[in-house]
Parts: sequence; structure tokens; C-alpha cells
Amino acid sequence: MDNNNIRVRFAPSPTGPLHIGGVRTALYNYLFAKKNGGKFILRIEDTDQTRFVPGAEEYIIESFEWCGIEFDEGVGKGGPFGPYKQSERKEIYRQYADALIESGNAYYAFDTPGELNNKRKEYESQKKNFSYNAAERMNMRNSLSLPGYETKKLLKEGVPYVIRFKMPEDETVEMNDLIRGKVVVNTKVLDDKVLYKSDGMPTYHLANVVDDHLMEISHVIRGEEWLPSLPLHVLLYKALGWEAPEFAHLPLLLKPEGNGKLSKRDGDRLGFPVFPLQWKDPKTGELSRGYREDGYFPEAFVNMLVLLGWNPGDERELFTLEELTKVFSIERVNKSGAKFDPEKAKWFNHQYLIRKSDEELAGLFMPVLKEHGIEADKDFVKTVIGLVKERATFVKDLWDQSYFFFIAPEEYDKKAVKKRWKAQSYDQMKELSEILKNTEPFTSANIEETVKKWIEEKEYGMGGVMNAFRLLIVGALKGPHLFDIVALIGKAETLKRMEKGLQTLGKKE
RNA sequence: GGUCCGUUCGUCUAGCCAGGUUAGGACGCCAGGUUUUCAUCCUGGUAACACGGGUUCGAAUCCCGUACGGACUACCA
Repeated sequence: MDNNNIRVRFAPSPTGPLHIGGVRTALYNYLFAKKNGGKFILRIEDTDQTRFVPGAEEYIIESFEWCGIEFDEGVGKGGPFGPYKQSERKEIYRQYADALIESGNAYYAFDTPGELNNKRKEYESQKKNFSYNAAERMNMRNSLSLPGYETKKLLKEGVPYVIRFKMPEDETVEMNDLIRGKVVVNTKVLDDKVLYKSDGMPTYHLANVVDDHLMEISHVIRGEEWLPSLPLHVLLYKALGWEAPEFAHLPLLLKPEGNGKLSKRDGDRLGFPVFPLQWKDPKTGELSRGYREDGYFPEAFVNMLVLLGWNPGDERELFTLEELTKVFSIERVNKSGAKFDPEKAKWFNHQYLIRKSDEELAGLFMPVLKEHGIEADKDFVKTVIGLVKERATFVKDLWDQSYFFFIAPEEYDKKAVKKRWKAQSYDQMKELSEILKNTEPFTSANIEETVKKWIEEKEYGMGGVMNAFRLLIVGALKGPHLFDIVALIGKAETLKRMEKGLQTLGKKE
């Protein structure tokens, strides 16, 4: 295959926020293009005007910007094969629909939606399925069943019509899928799909074939839900006299529990985002959470997503986008659907968080501190982060892990007090604060040495002293190495906290 | 209902195409260790070839069937 001619596209419909399954499809397309030195195109498939949702297109573009996935051509980017929005290509499709009629591969159909509906109901009541196919088409109102003059008359009168594909009656269609291998279907079970709607717009089937051909798409990589219409598309290429691209149908993303396609509802129910970015429904005002707003790093999000249906073949799990463009291959994409695991998504974020520099994290954490009303020195914040970042999954977790570096305890964890504030604690802490007062330099190592020596000399229990001490400084039995904490907050603050704690907790009888 | 696709630990998966592995890794979970606490971390453990036939000396791997699951079955994409 000539790599210079590799061209793939992601072709979403602007009907709402982009689902993570869609993001994954786009990601695989992108990686395939980059790996093979090809081009990645964004095409907007807005042929259904009734389903248009304002803001959806912008949402899609913003989502990919956040992920770091870049298009080479397409909506918002331009390129030599534009326009890239199907509503702006309206005139193009008509001529191909006409050509199909001309060649006898398509025909006009005048059945109204109501008639079709009745027909379906009628069949349903007999427990049969209506299919607009070779067996039925002559019983319907179309240019095949009607005499020529009648069709002409109807057309001239402006009676609404659609253009349907004339599915061959009994033909075996052999197709190849890059992921699944050979797929064979007989046209007997297929129907005469509408290619061109009465509103003058093509359906997906016609538009995607025409555009993929005109845009010189070499590989169509899309969701598994399209597999059933692959025979139609292959036949369409053939009828139009075009060479079909290669196809790859990706497995679905499934719900974490039970079965079925992952949907927005699952996210709400199980408490994780299904969308890359937060989305506010323009009609209902309903808010759906997004990975970005939930605190995920785009790198972690992409990394988590790429491994849902693909793996490198070795045991590596952490990849940058850049690395992925080198190791990705369509052959290693799985056949079966993957259940989404929110726990593993968190693990990925943790991995990325601990790998970030204290400097970068400090930059991200400063605004969080500000929200809590804290103005802190950046170097101080950096040091704090170095001590606690291992314990966090998200930047916002850093607060829970470090607030005691910034504010003195207002109250003391009741359980901890009960467990660790013993009869001797008051006197011991009083004694300790005297020792600390004279400890110089007030560094973690030096304080540790001094305090440990004192404990040994007095034969106090290490656990008892340290836990009581921690209680006074932190307010709870948690946090990093205690001597690091006191050294960082400084002698004055340490003594202040101890004094206040002694006052509040008092001497236990 | 019909058509197509799929099925390895709870989850993501390696292994399957070119039959011979104690069926490997990761997340989770459990236990132990480290620690002044919590968390991290380290070590260990738990746990899977959907089922039934066939081919073969030998099947997770090849073939057939069954079951289960999913997608599709619109003038939606």
C-alpha cells in the first residue's frame, strides 16, 4: 500500500455531545493515519436537519483539541477536498443518485411515510416483518411498479418521492473487514434502502459512499454498528463504478455492569463521565459531566481509552499520544466489545499525576488553593506537593492530602482523640514543645533525631508520642512523615498548634 | 423474528492465524511486610479458556453444533 495515499476520516453527526466510544473511534483513525504517514479528516455528517443540535459541532472540535488529537483536513481546518460539511455538499449527491437511477441501480419511490407505516403494522400483526425488497417492491408505489408515464406524471406534479437502491435479488456479497476477516452476506436478506430523502438530502448510505470516494478515503474505520450496512455500501461502490476503500469495524464500548452499549444513563447511574467534556443540553438545560471537568488529564483519558479494544502485544500500559502513533496497528484491535471500567480510568490518572513535576502540579494546584481562600508561596506549594502527590488521583485530591500544611486544625478527629490522646499525652506534649522550642536547626532530620533521642531517654512509647503529636499538628491521624510537616510549617507555627491543641484537648484524667 | 458480529480471571487483556505454556500481565479484591498515622510502596495470594461434539498422540488454539451476549433491522446516523 502506498502510504502517501492513506486517508481516513472521522465523520460524526452533530446531534449532541460526543460519546467516548466516538472519541475512541476517532483516536484509532488518528493513530492509524499517523502511524502510516497518512491524513486524518473531520467530516460533519449533518444530513438529518431534524436532529441538528446547536453547539454540538463546536463541542466535537473542542473535545479533540482537549485530547490532543489533530485533524489534517476538515471542518474548522479546511483542505483541498472541501467543503467537509455534508449540508454544504447537498448538490453533489443528487447527480450520483441520478446516475444510479440511470444505470438501473436505483428507482423513485412514492410511498408516503404513512403508507409505509401501515404496511409495517399490517405485517407485524401477522408476526411478519415488512421489508422493502425484491419480493415486495412491485407491490409498492414506485417507478418499477408504475408505468413510465405515471412516474413521469408524478414527478412533474411534484409529488414527494425518495430514491431507493435496487438491491439485487439473490447475490452473494463477499466483503473483507480488517478486524474480522471475510464477511459474506446474501442480498436476499437485504432491503431497498433509501438513498435520497424527499427533503432533497441524501441518507447516510449515499452520502458516506460519495464523500469517501470524492475525498479519496483509503480506509473506513468506524463502529461495529455499521457492519450490517457494509454490503449495501460495497454494492453502492460497485454500482457507481468505484473502487471501495478498506473497511475496519471497531468493537463496541459496553456498560461496566451487565451488557449492552455504554450510554449516557450508565454514567449518571454509576457515577462516571461518558463524555470527554461537560455538556449542557441546550433544550433541557440538563448537565452531563465530562472527563475534563472531573479532573482527568487528557493524556490519561486518551491512554485509558486506547487500551479499550487495542493492546500493543507486550505488557506496557502507559503511552503518550506520540508513542501511540508509532506502535498502533489495526491488526491488534480486538473483535469483542470492551466493558468500560471506571476504576482503571482513575488508576491511569493517578499514574499520570505522579509522573508530573511538582512544578507543573503546583501550577495546577494554586487555583484550587485559592478557591479555599489560601494564598501560598509557589515554592512552598511545590514542596508540599512533592510530599503528598503519591497519594492523589486528581489535582483536586491534593487539597484533602495537604490542607494541614496551610491551615491549623480547628478541630480534632474524635475517633483519633479517643484512641490516641491518653492520660500521659498532655504532659508529654508539653515537654515536647519545650524541646522543640530549643531545636536548631529546625529541619526534618534534626527534629527527628532530637525527638527520637528524647523518647528513648524517657522510655516513652514511640507510637503514643508520635500519634499524639500528629493529632496536635494535623488534627487527624493522617498525612506524610510528621517531621517533614513540622519542618515545613516552621517552628513558630508548630509551637502555636501544639499550644492550641493542648488547650483544646486538655489533660485527660 | 431475521441477518451479521462476538465469547480467556469480577474488569481490560496476552496467548489463537503458523495445536504441545505451571494459561502470562494490569486494574480490583484479600493477606503479609515497611511506617509514628493514613495513603503510597514492596511481596504474596485469589481468580478464566461458555458448553457439547469432532479432527489429532495432543485443542484455549483447527472444524461443526448449541447456549449466551451484542449490533442492525427508519425518508437517523
